[in-house]
Amino acid sequence: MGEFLGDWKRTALCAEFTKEDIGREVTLMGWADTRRDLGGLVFVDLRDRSGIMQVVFNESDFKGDFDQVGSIRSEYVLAVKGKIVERSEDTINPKLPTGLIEVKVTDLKILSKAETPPFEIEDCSKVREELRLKYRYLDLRRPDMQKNLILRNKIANSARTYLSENGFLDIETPMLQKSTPEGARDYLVPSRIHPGCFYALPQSPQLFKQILMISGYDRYFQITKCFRDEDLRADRQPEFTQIDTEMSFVDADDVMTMHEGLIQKVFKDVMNIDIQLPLRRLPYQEAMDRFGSDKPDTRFGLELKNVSDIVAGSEFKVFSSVVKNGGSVRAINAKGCANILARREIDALVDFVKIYGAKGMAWISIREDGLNSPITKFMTQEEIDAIMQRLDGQVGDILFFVGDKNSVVYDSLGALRLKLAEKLELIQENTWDLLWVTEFPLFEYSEEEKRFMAKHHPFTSPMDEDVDKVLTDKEHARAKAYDIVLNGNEIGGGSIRIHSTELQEKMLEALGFSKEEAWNRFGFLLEALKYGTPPHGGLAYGLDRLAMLLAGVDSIRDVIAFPKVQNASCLMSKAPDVVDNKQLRELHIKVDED
RNA sequence: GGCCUGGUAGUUCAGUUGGUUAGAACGCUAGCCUGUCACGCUAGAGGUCGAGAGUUCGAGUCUCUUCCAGGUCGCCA
Repeated sequence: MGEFLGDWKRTALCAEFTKEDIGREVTLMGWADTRRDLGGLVFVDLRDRSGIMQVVFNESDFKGDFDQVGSIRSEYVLAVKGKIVERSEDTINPKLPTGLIEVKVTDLKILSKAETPPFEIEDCSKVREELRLKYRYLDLRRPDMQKNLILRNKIANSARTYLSENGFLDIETPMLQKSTPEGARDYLVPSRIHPGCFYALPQSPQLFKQILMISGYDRYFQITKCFRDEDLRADRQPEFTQIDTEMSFVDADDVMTMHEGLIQKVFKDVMNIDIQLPLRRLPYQEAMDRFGSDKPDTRFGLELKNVSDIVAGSEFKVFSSVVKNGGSVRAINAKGCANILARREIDALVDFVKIYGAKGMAWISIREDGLNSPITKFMTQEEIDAIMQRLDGQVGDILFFVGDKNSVVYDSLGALRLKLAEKLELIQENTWDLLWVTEFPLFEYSEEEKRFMAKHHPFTSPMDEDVDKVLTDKEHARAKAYDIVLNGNEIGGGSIRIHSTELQEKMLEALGFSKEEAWNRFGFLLEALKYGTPPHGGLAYGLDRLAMLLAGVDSIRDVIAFPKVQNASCLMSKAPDVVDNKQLRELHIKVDED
């Protein structure tokens, strides 16, 4: 059993001491990191979240039983009393911020012993994630994880300060909500009191924050958990945190301007980086046409070019037929790649775009001795010349073409563009490419549902000039929706909301809800809208993604203390798990064993 | 649900064409060591090769099934 603290009080965190403290009698507490046992002289690196302090046990100075010092092992929790001393010149450790000093220990308490940990507690661990997550409490002791969570806290604090200073009120909204049919799958919570009824955990505080606007709270924010029961990714967890905001009496520009200030402050506070404002604004259609993505990484070129008009009448039927059927043929010029990419690698890229639904990918390699291509034999010289001109084809380039319906062309070439940039190392590290993507489509056609769905959500306002298209021209109706993009990642998104019952009803009608269904599902909002609703809109950031990017890590799991693994379970606590039959009976639930 | 990658000592990995007793580094244990900081030296322990089945005289290695983890497509208003 470990010793008790008694009247010992910690003076400060391990790495908070400096040369100024030389000569002070101090008490330190922390975990035994590495120890170097020279017999009558034992060095221990004492670690806590501030860093490391070397403490020295010298048999001649130590007051207690020196065998106790010899028994110290990794991750024992120690309390030491001693004096801060200056290290002699030849024993300074330049690698440690505290390397100029050390603690000459006179008294020791072993507050807690520890099993040998299943992996070493060290920076830049290469231990497989499965094990790290099972022993998350040990993984979280590692300096890089502590750094990540501290950085995350800084972001949240910075945002909270900014929003408070700008008059936003932090107001909580319910975790137990009504399930909504649109959007992601809900996590459901059974009601004990209402047999057969379920709450849903919020996918976002959307409706409640809109109602707060109706109630006159004008500016609202909340840093809160949201839940979506969908498959996981490196940047997607079933529960994640949003910095959620909403403002009244604003249009899209006002919201974006407010948030440019926020993002500028966060970058300054957290990274000490100055962001130049205003940020670029790229209409959705332009983003898709140039980059094949609604979250473009614009740190490099490789832009898409539309060659549909050139190949519309081509003998190459693959191309001419997609154009005839309303699709397009677009291309990327991989500058200077003719000699870099072997045929085998080109074939691999052709396979790569098939992941995104492309049935194939044509290419033209421009060499000194002419064109090498599987398709030029089907094309006229005029067509080839026009393509060369459109794509600025020079000797040494390879042109990649995808012809299909637009969504496939954008997805596959957008992905190819990123793949090429990675392969060619075109992306400069430590650059921060921030921009807005605006004028999103209001609707998106769902092949699965055979109907138009809301691209953002059903409460998003159409652009003023597109209000008439809500029922008549869904494909071309644009929304007052905007995403903020950082280095090719969507870090936030928002919109101006519909603030009239009539337009909201029209919108729900456009989405295929009967009036009855609409009122059944969203009646409380439709009703509330009638009682004096200010124009309002907002934006929500994905705090996890933002933290991931600023921390420079590849997965949001590295900025979340207790994340879930790919099958949505927690390896440490073993959630989810079966429950007692008694609990199920109380909830009126029978489990189908199949 | 589909595709791809991985699973060998506590950890990270190597393991050739299927062939003797499955190796290394770090960690761990014991001993020695008063200026280490990747301490050093000496000795030692430690393996259901993810699991199951199959092929074979013989399987870590080949085949099938399955479990786990990761990436990704679908999905994620």
